[in-house]
Amino acid sequence: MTGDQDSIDTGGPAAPDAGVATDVDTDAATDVATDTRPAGDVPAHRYTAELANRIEARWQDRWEAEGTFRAPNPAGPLAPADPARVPADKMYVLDMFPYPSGAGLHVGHPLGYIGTDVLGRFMRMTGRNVLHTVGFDAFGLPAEQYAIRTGTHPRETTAQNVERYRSQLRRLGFAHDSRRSVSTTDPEFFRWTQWIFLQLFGAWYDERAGRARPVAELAAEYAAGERTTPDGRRWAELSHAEQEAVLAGRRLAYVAMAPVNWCPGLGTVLSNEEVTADGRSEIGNFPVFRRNLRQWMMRITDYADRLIDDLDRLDWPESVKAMQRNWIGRSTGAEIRFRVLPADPAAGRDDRSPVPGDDDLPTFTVFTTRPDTLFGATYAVLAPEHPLVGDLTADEWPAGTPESWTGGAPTPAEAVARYRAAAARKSDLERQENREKTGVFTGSYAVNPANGARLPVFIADYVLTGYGTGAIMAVPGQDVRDWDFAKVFDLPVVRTVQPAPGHPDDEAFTGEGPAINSANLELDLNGLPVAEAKAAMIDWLVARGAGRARTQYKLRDWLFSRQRYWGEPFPIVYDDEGTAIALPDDQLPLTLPEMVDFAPAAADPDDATSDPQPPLARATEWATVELDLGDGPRTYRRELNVMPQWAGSCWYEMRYLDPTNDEAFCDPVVERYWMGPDPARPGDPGGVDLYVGGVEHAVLHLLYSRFWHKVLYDLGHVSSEEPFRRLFNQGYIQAYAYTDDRGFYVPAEEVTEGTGETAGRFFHDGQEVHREYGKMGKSLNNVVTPDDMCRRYGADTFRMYEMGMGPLDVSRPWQTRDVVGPQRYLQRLWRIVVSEETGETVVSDEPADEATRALLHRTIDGVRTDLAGMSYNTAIAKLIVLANYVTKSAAPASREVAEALVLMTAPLAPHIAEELWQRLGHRTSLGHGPFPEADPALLGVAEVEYPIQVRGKVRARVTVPADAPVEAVESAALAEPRVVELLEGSRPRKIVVVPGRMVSIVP
RNA sequence: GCCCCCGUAGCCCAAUCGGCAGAGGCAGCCGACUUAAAAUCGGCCCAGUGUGGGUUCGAGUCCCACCGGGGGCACCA
Repeated sequence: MTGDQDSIDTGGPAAPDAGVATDVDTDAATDVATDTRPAGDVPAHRYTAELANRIEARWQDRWEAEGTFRAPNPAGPLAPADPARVPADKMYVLDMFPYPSGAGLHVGHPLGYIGTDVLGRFMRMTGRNVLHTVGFDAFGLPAEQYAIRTGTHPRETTAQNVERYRSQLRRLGFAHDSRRSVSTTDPEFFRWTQWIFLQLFGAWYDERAGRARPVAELAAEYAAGERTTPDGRRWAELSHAEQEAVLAGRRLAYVAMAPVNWCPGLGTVLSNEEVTADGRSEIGNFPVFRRNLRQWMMRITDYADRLIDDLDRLDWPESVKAMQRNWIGRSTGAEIRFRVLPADPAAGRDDRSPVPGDDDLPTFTVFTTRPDTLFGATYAVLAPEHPLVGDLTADEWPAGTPESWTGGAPTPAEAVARYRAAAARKSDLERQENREKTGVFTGSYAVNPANGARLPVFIADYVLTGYGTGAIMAVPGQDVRDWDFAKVFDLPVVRTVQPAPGHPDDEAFTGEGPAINSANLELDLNGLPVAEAKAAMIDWLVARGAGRARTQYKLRDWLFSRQRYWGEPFPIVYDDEGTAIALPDDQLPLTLPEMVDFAPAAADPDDATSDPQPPLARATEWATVELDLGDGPRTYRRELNVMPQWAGSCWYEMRYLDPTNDEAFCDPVVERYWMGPDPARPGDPGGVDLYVGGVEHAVLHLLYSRFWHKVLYDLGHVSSEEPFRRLFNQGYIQAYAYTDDRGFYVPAEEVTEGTGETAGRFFHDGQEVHREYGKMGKSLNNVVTPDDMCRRYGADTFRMYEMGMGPLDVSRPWQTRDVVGPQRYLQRLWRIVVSEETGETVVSDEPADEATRALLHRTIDGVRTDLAGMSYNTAIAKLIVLANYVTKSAAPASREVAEALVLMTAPLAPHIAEELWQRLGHRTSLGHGPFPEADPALLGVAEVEYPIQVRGKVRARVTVPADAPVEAVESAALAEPRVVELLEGSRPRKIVVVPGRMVSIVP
């Protein structure tokens, strides 16, 4: 900034407090001054975009220089000299970790950031210690894809993208504590990601204690004989490798051969959560194939119950809770063992009642959520891939086997082989699309343990190998799928729940009702409602040794390794026996090797048979390492996979708390202060006070980070049981796009709407174009960036616009032409304080008149409530009302009103507010308040006008003193001439008086 | 198919415990300022709440059914 010859005079005669104002003058004049006068005859001191930009840059610099928004910690390097002075009343607001993509930000991205900033600023102004910052989730696929595309090292592109994001975000004036900004790619950060991984690797879930414990304690329990080993041998009899294998079977982070999602197009495996319902990768939309591969897994399934149950303690949108419950998919029921009859029908044992435990015959176990319907089981089905299918396949078709059960094959073995081959060829998508019931009979029969009935055993692909036991008892009477199958194969139906009256005869009944047809010599369920029948059946099965209660989950363990380069290396090495060993703490962080070619081995996206090849395998120097892990120096192989993108975001919120700590990921004292449970709220799990982000992470990031947090809690590293106490999903900003006659997208910003005759039609370059609505993006040629908005209107106007468009959680269309609305408000606010002609401060020191003051205090009261409740759009409306009211009176605004307006606007439009606050004579930033307080005495009104309803319609009005008793209101209403007329002398049957609201009369 | 959310003025949105449907913004129209235009300022216009029932003295709000839009899940036994 140079020269002040054309400066705006900020002080002068109108300044009320010359002493302070003079001091402020120099500063403001120097910084705000410019030699670029607005064009034309716009008043010299109008609040234009140019002026806004100067003010904004100046205050951003000043906030940074003065560390205005540094939030003190109660301990450690970020604590003040006297930690006792840290306010007890704190608030931690958090935005979902941005992913610095190469495309930069568009106006949709900052919506949530502005929302948290406004709340944080408001809370800070009312005296709270507010922690708000932003860092970068910089590892992961998109960054790596981008780096590969541009041919530069991901470290470089990531650094560039982060810088771009930082500068874009800085222009928006967030009250962030910049000292706390971290990137997941910083070695100082991922050192702790690796450390936490080792915590999971070094822990197991003790189901007796209901929490994670160190693996060393598990080994000790095995050694002491307190726990039996899987094969029953004594611990000491196991070799070292065998012991390690047993421990690996319990570790929360473990390597296992598992069916995984292999995505050749990305060259890596993916977690279930990263695969879409139609079997493609969420990133890149490549085909995904099921493959059995050796991979790192996280035993998140051990936490399924707690992850579901603790949802009840969280202040989260119900939709997100529902999605998590659904994803975890807990269902309770029973496992029931079915005995298989001998294949030779001549053995004639099918009339024998089943006696558990006395057979050499195969058995299989089914999972059912409806054990109460066991008497209605008329056949059984195994998944085609079920391991027992071979044993169950009979040598020949039993006599009388219907033709339709055989699949046209001469023997069961051939029918089964054909069916299995066909099922294997089907993709998940094909299975999904075709719901026609198919299957073949195995030639074997099983026995219904409840009534001894002979049940044909089928294989069918409507039974999934991955869920439950991969086998079901089929109860067509109570299950729609079983009903459909039974109809195709002409199987019997036995209803065991009395259908509701009017229920069609040709449909399964899945509702509630009393049990029927459900009794044997020992057990009679008839008449019992479903829940009681279930319990009684389970008791009976347990007593007979034929089953037990069981809870089943859809949730699978979390596939944690990726065959990519740009991620955290695993702090793991392998010895000669192939045992995974944790790298000692002093070896952390383990950094990535420098590589020229970091791309994954290229694979044909459709080639299901290709194999993942981690890029790190090519770093041969790095891949082996000599270490002394206690047995002298030896050579070890490094793990060549890297962690998935989610690793860093599983815990970053805690690094913000204590970003410079090199002894722990976070000081427990600091964690307890910012995130600890609130003793005043029973059942409060602790966590971030407000977490704002898009709903797209409902079952990815939000589930994973809850899991990690709970492990850290179990191991005693944190005091909070949940990472995010309150979650808020902001809506999306969408945008119109316009196509011309050729179907090409024309630049949306250049499209104009017709007027008059052509109203409602849209034109570009004189040609009519067609409007569409969708996401904002390059392909639709409708991107608007925050940088554009800042340049054209200023950040404050942009912030006001985004917050004023509607509630934060509602998606809405972007309309650049609407941005002038908030700009006019800020110009009006500016004019209330500053003369556009002279630049002088023009407020008067006269007290406000009674009516103005009453409106002011009602506004303060409403704005406080609205801001605290994140109802920014209504807060803005109230501010506009007050500003318009003040503007309309010819006299200069009273200081008490002007200052309150400035302060109340500050959370929304902080730069202009700081500027005006300074021009009003205040030396210090308003970042820490004050915030206006409403005088309760001024909130009341003297008189109330009551509408009077007769027969539900407003017929008259009556004005009475606000404190008039109900009886007085009533008699005043009845005295109204119009009411008297309508009542025609008859006495009303009923009179309802709602104090302060209205009167309703029923004649 | 199942579950969740949402339908208020030309557009974005307000409306407390069920209590007078309208706070605010945009657009439009009129006027002021201007040689003119833009910007700015002042004023005006606009719906009976997706549809049909029900409960109630009274329904945008509660209940039922349907229509439309968005999202999630989808042979999970």
